[in-house]
Amino acid sequence: MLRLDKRQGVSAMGELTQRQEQILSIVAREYIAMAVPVGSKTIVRRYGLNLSPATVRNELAYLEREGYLMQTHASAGRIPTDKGYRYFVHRLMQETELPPSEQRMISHQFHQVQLDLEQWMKLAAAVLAQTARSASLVAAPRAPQARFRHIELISLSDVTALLILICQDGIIRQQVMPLPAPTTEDELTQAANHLNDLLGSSNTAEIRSAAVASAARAALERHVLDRIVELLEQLDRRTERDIHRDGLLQVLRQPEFAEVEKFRQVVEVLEHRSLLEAIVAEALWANGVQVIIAGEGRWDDFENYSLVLSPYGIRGEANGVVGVLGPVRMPYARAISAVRYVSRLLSNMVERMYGH
Amino acid sequence: MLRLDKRQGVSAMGELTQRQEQILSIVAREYIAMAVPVGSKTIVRRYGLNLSPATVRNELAYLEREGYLMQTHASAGRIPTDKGYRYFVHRLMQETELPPSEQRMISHQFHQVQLDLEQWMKLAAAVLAQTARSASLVAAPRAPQARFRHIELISLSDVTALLILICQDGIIRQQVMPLPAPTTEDELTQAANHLNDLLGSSNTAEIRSAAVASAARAALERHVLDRIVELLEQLDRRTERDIHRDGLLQVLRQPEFAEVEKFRQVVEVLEHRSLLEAIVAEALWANGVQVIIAGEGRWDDFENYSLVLSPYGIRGEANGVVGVLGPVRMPYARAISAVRYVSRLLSNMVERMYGH
DNA sequence: ATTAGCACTCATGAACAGCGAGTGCTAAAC
DNA sequence: GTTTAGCACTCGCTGTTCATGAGTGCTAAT
Repeated sequence: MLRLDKRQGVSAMGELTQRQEQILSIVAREYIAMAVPVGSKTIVRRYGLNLSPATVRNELAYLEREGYLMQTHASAGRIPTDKGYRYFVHRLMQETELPPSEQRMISHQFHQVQLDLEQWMKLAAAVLAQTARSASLVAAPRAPQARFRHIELISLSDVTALLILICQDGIIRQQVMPLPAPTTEDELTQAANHLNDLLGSSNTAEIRSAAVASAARAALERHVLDRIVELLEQLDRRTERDIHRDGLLQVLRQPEFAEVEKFRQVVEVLEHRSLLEAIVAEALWANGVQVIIAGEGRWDDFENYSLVLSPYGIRGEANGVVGVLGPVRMPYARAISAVRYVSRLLSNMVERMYGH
Repeated sequence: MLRLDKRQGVSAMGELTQRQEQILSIVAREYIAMAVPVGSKTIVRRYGLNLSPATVRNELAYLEREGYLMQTHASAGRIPTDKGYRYFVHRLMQETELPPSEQRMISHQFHQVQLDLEQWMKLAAAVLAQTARSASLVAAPRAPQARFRHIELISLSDVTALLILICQDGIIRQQVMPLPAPTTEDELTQAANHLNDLLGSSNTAEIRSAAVASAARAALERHVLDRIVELLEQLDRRTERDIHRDGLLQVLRQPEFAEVEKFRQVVEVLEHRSLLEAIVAEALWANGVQVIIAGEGRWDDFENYSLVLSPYGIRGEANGVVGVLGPVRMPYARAISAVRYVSRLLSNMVERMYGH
């Protein structure tokens, strides 16, 4: 459908008049808040426009022809289309920071918790769910390639030990390891010390290089080394990362999920690890907060949902993603500011942990 | 209501005749499988009883008077009451082991995964959800009191270090720690070694005892020691344990959750940490598999659900709980055998990890 | 003690009517 | 040319009625 005329108040090619923008904005905000299609009367009454409902109706009809609004049925009010939401979010909505009081509250909660990555992630998920009133997800920070930092060998019996591998990015793996021969605690400690000195902060390839391998003296050390390589490779291979989720109940409260079928879909999406991982992988490379409305045409599975995502951490060294997922009718302003704030907090945390 | 007469076939005081037991058992099994109230005709047709529907109706009426069955409405078939389920589960249902083929499959999955606690728990939750077709929960094994096993100090900068505390029961805590003064990596290693020697496998009280504290030589060591005590106390204080959940979708598939409201309740229960912790705390002391049907009158929040729980691990040293949660109309036979089998697997794992 | 027969109950689903919110269009007013 | 009052129209929602059928309890016969 073509634009029919050049009318006054149009700010640029292919756009809407100021009044149309105002009305679109009202419809979006009202519908986001109330979840009920909004009609011409509501618009003039509740927002004190100096216009008659009839005029508003004409504008609504225009916005509908242009694809910004739609009706659920012929005699209902209007609701935004995906295109309408996008116009609203990207051009009409003024981005705000979280109110200072809320910022203080959140920051306070984070400072009360010990500097433990797991706990921060859980807290971040909880805070986001609460603040944005949506489901939240927090993907753990991870280096693109695993790097050795430290191992620890603890004797369990004379033929088994607990191997603890700590990677540069803070990932810890613990594993019970059978030993090739009876071994004392001292021997274990010695082997661990030697390997720690030897391996510095190498990645898989470096460790595997013949030079390093040959320097491992005893059978025990070679055995442990094999195990380390195995673990690191496993870490490199896996595309998944730990993703913490929260706020399922928040989503369930939204009226769009009044039918079980709809709700089952959300649970399915949130439990579908590889799907989340794919979207996280993409969000990792964004600059700042990214809003994906109704899947943006590329993510079929998110057709009925919107995502607000932001990377955090140190790019290339240890970065992760935080975000929220909700229905397309989502409180974007709130969600965006919450996600931005929390991602900043987590970045600080990661920097303090690996920084300099 | 009183028992009216002594009839033939009663096996003991206050019980049902064999035929009544048979009918109760049929109703329970049929309703569990089909989720539809079962009537007299179905009973004789589908189970080939040598009786007329009218006779069965008399027995059904008797079972209803005695509180084992109920009707959803006057012209519907019967469904078991909570009392009926309890009688069925405890006295009529023969307990079976999981079929060997399924056992092999599960065991195989567990052996494919590295001996990592986290991963075993996740897998256990997934397997239970799958096998019992319910929601599952797996509470991490934990010692009743935290015991020091090992610390590790890794230099991050000259004034911050990463403190890694490993407890006797395998819990690992990592934490960024500011240092009182600039410190070299060697000094950190030395302090860690000394503390490791010093602390053996003491609990909080022992570490705190003046004798030990005074033996900490440098300011650095005292500083670290304070931090360790703090962490251990935190571990002792907390009543919660990590609880892995899975199988939300399985539950959602059950017809009892066709209304969102019902479903919202399940999510609420499953997200209500302290509630789960309370029930886990109790299940910890049970012997073998425990079945809680409709909350057993003591757990109001589980009025509409049944739980099948079993402790695992080594009592008093490191024990946890596995189980499933589903509607009262739950495939108990399947659930019980699955929970029993998985708890045995996890016990093996824990024993191998801390055993001897 | 069992069963055939029958009247009775009640959930379910379809068909239908009335209502009300909201629209589009036309013609008049600014 | 833009705005607005007026009005006919649409359609989802709610409540009512009615027929259907599964399943029961009771009584009288076996």
